[in-house]
Amino acid sequence: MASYNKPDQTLFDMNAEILRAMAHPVRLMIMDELLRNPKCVTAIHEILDVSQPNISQHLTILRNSGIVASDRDGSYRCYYLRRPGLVKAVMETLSKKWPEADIENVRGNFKRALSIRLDKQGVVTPKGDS
Amino acid sequence: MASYNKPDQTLFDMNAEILRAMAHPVRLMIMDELLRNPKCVTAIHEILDVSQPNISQHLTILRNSGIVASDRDGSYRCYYLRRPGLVKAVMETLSKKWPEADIENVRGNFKRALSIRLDKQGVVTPKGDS
DNA sequence: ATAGGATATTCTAATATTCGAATACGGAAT
DNA sequence: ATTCCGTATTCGAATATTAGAATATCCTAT
Repeated sequence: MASYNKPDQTLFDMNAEILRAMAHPVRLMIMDELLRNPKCVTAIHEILDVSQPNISQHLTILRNSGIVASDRDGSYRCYYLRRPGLVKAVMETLSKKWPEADIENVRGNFKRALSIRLDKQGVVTPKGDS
Repeated sequence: MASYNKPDQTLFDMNAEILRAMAHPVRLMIMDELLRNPKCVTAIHEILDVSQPNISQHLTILRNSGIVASDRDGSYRCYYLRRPGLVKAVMETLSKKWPEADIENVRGNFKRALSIRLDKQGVVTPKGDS
């Protein structure tokens, strides 16, 4: 039961939790479908080639992490994205072609990175102390 | 050994793989640090409160999924983000405050979702066929 | 070659994820 | 009440992830 706004969690923990909930091909497919419009379980089950119980399990994971919510519609239960903007942004970000880092530029930063590391433990006291 | 451009993988599989690699608080912290500048393992180890072997393991995961790469710098090995833009975008997307879906609007789409589902299996033939 | 620091690997135990199978639940209509 | 349909839960086995401990490797300087 991981809700998505535990107040005492670090930002990294919370974000990791959301990412983990998203990090499955079937769940990505479900989110992709829900991005178009809300759907009941059977509709999702028919569109994707995944068993109904399995769909239900994945929906539970998405629900527990706050990504989807559901509402009754007669005898159906319709699922929808709670924050469609977030899901859309993540999926578009992933699909976008991102340029590789400029190796030369990166290499130029190595010394700085290294000095930062050395700064942290001081430059002196190579072995014996005092 | 999952490289990040297997040609016969679906987009969902590939994206899920990247998300899974990112979906850990320590790895998010590592990426956050590398976003500032490249760093060697020891620097990361000192900044985060995580054992060196564990840092190394997480770096291996990030490397295998194509998120980071490394280069020697003397006896150090400096890690850097291969596509900093991707990492930055994902992290900013996660941290942003996204509005909740408008429930009323969503509810209005339920019928459409349902009719789409019904369209798929036809309206006739309730039980016996032909 | 030896030593020492930086990084990687291996092993292991604990824990978590995944999925199929079977089943249970819940509402609507007969 | 029973049946049917849509959905959820439970169980179990296979597999994967995680982190610590111990150890190995690699580079550099002596």
